[in-house]
Amino acid sequence: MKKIRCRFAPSPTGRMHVGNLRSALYEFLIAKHEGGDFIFRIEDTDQERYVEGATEIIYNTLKQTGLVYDEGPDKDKGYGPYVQSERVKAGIYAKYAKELIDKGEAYYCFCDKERLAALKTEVVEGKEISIYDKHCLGLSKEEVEEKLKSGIPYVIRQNNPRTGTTSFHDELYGDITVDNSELDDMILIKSDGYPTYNFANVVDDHLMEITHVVRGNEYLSSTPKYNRLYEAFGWEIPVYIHLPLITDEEHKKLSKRSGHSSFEDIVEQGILPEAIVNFIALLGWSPESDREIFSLDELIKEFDYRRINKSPSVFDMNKLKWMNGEYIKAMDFDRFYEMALPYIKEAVGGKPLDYKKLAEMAKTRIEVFPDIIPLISFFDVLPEYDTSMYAHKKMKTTEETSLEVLRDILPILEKQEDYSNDALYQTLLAYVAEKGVKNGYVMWPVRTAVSGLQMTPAGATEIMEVLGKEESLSRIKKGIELLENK
RNA sequence: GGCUCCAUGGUCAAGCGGUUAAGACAUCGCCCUUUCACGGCGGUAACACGGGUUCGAUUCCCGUUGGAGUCACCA
Repeated sequence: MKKIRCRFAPSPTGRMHVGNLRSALYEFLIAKHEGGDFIFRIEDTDQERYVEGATEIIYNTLKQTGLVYDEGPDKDKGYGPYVQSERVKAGIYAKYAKELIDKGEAYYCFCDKERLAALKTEVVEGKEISIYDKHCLGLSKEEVEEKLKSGIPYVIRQNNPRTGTTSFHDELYGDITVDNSELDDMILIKSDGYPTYNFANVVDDHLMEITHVVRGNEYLSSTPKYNRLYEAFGWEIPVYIHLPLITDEEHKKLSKRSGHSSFEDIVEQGILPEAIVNFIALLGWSPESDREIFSLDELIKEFDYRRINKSPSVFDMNKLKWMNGEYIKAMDFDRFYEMALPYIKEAVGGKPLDYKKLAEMAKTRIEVFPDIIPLISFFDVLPEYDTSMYAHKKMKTTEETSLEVLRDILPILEKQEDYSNDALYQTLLAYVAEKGVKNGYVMWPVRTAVSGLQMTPAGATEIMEVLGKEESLSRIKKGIELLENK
């Protein structure tokens, strides 16, 4: 059997869209699952949309996600160049376009914008719809020669039949047939001499011997036109695998305004690359088991493209965050500490506290790194709080009992020298035993006083340990004061 | 609007003629707990509708409805 070759062919227009990243991931997995090759090609044929630095973003994203390519612009295995603008310079597309013209499968078109605009017949949802009328196909050889000679701008169009049907087979969607009347004479070569995606993609996929064309569902309706290109050249048609769309909460194609449409957006929200990979692998695909956490290597082992779903899936940030939390919990502490440190420092305003302890507290309680900030910033500044917080039904505390406890405990804590968690805990427990009450009856008011919060990432004594004696006592005194003056 | 695709809980998603219709996120309750979180246990919640085919349809076929994609000198 022939070795599988899949390509990822993004165009450098900005950040890496998650739909795109998922295509890359699936292409990678399909190839690697069968021991095939993953090829990286850059489709920069639109000079208008080219964004400076976008190529670097793509390289970076592939690197961060671990999608290592076997061939690419910097790894030529004999199929290069792997950048389409360089292939334009090499005259590759012009040559093949000429071949189609000679075969009568394509033709020069000299129609200008005005004539094309006049063709637009219908306006649906703000979109103008037109189908080219093959006007220039009627030009005689001499007329074409003359126009070319006089330098009139032209494009090269595919010559599609208007009758009959065209079919293609997709591994997931099965056989799809469309009327040829639906097939527009799409432009192959633009007036600037660059090929369109429609043409360059087919030519390069063939030249690079791509066996499986994996791409988003949005290409489903134009695939018949691509197939006609393969047929016109007499080239072998690749295996098609069209992927279901990823949508936003509104079930629309994921767009910038969702706030999490690109890999970079999501990383900025404090999500780990490996969690993103894991999550999008499961968007539209499921393994045989009901396992959900997978490393990239494990995905390679498990990935059977026949298990890809056909229906679109909503990108659920909620679940991604949960998954990220799982990755954080499973993470090696040192790595977590390193990644969390900037957030910890920001949270406590750079105050010299025990950052390691704070990191420990945060590790099992956050889903994304920025969660750290609201979680521990009370260590820096005691929040304003209402004394009603001292009353807790389950702890059987009221504002009165809390005041009493805090007054009792203050002198004891003032005498205490050892402010380690264990020592403090023992001290408070002794008081609990002496009073014959439940732990919470004492812990609750103390924790409230030193944190000013309903919930904290640590217990009363752990908080005091981090705060230190002076700050702890000051906060307890403040609590007593608030309760006395209410 | 034409064409194409899709249709299991709020979301991801298993199922591929006979099941008490898995599992996960979210949500709710209980337990654990020095509050919260983690963890454990449990609950609520789904086969869009109508026709066929079949002894039997979530599963196969047709239609309806709904949703999406596409209709560029963008990819």
